[in-house]
Amino acid sequence: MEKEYNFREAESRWYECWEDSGCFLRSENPEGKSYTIVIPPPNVTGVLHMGHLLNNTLQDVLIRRARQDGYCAFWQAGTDHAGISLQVVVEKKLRKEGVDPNALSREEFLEHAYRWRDMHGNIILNQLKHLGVSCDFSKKVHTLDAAYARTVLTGFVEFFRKGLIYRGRRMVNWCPKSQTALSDEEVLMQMRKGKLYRMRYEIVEDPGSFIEISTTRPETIPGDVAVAIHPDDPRYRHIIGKHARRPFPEMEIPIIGDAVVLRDFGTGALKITPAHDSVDFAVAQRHGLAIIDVITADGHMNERTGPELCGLTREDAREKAVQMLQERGLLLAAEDYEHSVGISERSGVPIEPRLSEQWFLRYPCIELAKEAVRNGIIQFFPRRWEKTYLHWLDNIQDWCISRQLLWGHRIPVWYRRGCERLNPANLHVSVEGPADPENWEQDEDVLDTWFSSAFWPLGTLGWPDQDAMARHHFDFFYPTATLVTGPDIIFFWVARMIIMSLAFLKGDLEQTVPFRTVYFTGIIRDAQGRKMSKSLGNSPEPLDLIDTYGADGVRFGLLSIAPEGQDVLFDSARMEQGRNFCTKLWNACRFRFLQGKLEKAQAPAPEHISVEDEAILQGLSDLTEYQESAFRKYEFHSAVQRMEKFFRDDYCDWYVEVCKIRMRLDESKRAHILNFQDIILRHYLQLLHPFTPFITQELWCTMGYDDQEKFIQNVPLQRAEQLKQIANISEDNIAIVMELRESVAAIRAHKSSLGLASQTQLRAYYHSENRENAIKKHFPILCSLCGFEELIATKSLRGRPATLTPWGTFAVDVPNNTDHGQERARLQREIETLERNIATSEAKLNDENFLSNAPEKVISGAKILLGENRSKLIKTREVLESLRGIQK
RNA sequence: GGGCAGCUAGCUCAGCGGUUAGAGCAACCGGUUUACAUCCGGUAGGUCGUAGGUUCGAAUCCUAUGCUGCCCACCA
Repeated sequence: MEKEYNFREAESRWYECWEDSGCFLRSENPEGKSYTIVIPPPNVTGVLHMGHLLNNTLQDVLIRRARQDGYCAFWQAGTDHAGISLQVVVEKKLRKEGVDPNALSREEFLEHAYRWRDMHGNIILNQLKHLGVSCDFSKKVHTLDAAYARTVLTGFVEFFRKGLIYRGRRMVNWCPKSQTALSDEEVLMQMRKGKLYRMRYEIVEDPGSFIEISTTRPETIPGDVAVAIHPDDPRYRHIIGKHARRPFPEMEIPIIGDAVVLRDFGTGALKITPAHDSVDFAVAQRHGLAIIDVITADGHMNERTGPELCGLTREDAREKAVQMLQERGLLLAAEDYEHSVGISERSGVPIEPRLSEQWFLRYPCIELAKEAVRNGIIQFFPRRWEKTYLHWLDNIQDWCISRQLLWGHRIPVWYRRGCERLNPANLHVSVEGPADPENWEQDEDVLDTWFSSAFWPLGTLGWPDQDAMARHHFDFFYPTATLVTGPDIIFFWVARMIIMSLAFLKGDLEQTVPFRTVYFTGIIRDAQGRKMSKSLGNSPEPLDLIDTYGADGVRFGLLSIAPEGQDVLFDSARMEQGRNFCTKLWNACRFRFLQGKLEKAQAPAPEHISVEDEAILQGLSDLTEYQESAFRKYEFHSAVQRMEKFFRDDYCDWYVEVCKIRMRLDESKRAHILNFQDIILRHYLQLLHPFTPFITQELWCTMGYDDQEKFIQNVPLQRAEQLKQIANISEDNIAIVMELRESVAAIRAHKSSLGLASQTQLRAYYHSENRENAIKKHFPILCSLCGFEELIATKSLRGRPATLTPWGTFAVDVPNNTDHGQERARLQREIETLERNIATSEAKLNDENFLSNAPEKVISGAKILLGENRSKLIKTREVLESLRGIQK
């Protein structure tokens, strides 16, 4: 066994071996129970970032543990075609090469896009492999695969046939940069600084009198078709029905009354621009007003705006319009104003509400989708996201699913060539397309990428093709067990997957939901709590981290700082801690390894089991039980911390140290002692395996625990109850070990406060009232761990610096010139604390109210404590008193 | 405007009605008995955001309130 663990070498070696041996392939034992996870398909345009690291570590932890627990585990791999982002990437690349993407035909552009995808599409999955992810890559699905595309198109066609998908000319969120419609979810509301302009329009019927209007968008004046005021507003009521003079292009527009107008905002009068504002659009519909579109698809003013504005960008037009108002004496004020503006999530520019012809989905199964979560058929961790989810469903609007892009699933709708598209008789909707394609032309648009991802758990398992579903064992692997994702896509993805699945599968909710549990991770932030972003440059390179700390170290570190659903403040010190822990594990195993070869693992005979063995077994069993509950509650962060604490404090620093002494004392017990160490280590490696798969696999083999099964992930994990069967654990013995540990700790602290290292060899004295036997029995261990070259029982410890332990008072023989100042101060503090606590207890026990109201258990607990503290106080005073006789 | 989190040791967090509020990191003191200095032993450090209330008892429950972050929302 090497002195140092070479994680780089071991990790690449084992990953290759796992893949070659088919370790990650789903198993299909029809007798078994399934445990399925679908990977949130990373964008083919994406590069590995910290979020992927956390997300995929968690999934890997779950799936590996599921294998250990005997499930037929299946982790579906795949990638997303990434709609708009891929198109942007390819367009950029083409421009760089001097090709104008707009000059290309659809087919030419798609050819470039497919080529780009084929070259770069698997990069991110390959990067993930460095983390140790155990997905079944042989079943990899890409959202544009032919089979998956059939899933998506079938969904569309079915919805269309049910009348849930319809085409309509409606107000949509238009992104002038990427020139496509967006769903409401793709629009981010951001506070932007701007100006609120107050201006006045002359009232046509009353020349010389004006109505004052507030607006943030004077450039849309040419699109105004009315001025609206609240019908009950006494200031304006009388002018309803009259007309205002729109300044440019000059036109008389009606003054109307509508209750949407807020009387106390601005001037209480609202200009109505139906083509560029959804509220205004609704007003126009109600009042039968014309709609004047004044902004082009790419965000410029069109010819209807008049010669001064036509051709300007929205931003330039605003300035120009303000100037024009000023020139006409119509601008009254321009106040600084901060208001929220819709921003395109992808391109970062303000979206333009725009009237256009789009495809919409009227969401089905909304009530069912709510019920599934409300009734716990789908469980959210942390639970609080339920509210967010339900609130969204309560306020859900139809989904604009068409995108004016080339890259994606083309909408499976054909129009009869040369005929009126609006006439339903001229429509063909099907997955295969019309039988006489020469007479038809297909809709130009593609589907929103999220529309296709919504089918992920269905499509990856072959739905709706019966043969494919049989091949993929749909009935066995569906529903999936756990979805691990971020709460930022709860609407984009999680809710929509639920809706699609419920809409298309028949049966009980338990069978039709896409997953039984959703675990929402937090967002990884930098040490200052800022989001990680390219522009800030605060995001570490994941592959560098893996190279520095090892995949195991990174995984362990990430898990230890990722509490359930809370944001994670990234700190590379944690990765370092993870790596150090792996080193510690290596060294501890190496120590065992150097003691001699593993004998065939055997059940230990009762007479060979020491109290320390019992105690460590109890600790391991407790740890196992804790892990079981941590996995149920998705509390990996404390699970990992407990794993480390047990190993360092209980196993290495206590148990192994005791074992060393025991082996030194009695060479004949050596084999039994080592055998027990193997029992502990073997189980511990298994318990740790989901978190740090590489090093545990490596040690599994190195230590020779692979005699039955080479791959640790396939070895059934014993439960806490089974572990306890190994030895007859007595509570008394556990208590003795506890006392021994506490005594050693107290003596070491005592020595330390005398300025002595814990291993400095000294003569020591003790006085014990009722633990003589225990001390005698553990004499060598006690002496060795405390650094006593001699330990002498005595009646009086007077004149020697002493300390209290559960086993009695211990005094060390120190040189005459030892400084006891520190020790005296320590004892003094101890006495003060005890006095304070005794006073508190006494007050409590003298309180009638406490005695009559508190439960018996609490009262007796308080009495016991008081008694203990009183006797401790007496002894501590004695110890301090004994020091008074000493000079220094 | 509505909602959801968080506020506990210098930092990151645990504890969510019952003894004297814990851990890791950082700090400080001390340590090479051959598994490990990527380590070991020890020490110090907190009126639990603020103010009220309920209770024998509150970090924990209730009511206000202050910051911090996030989500939703058609005030132009």
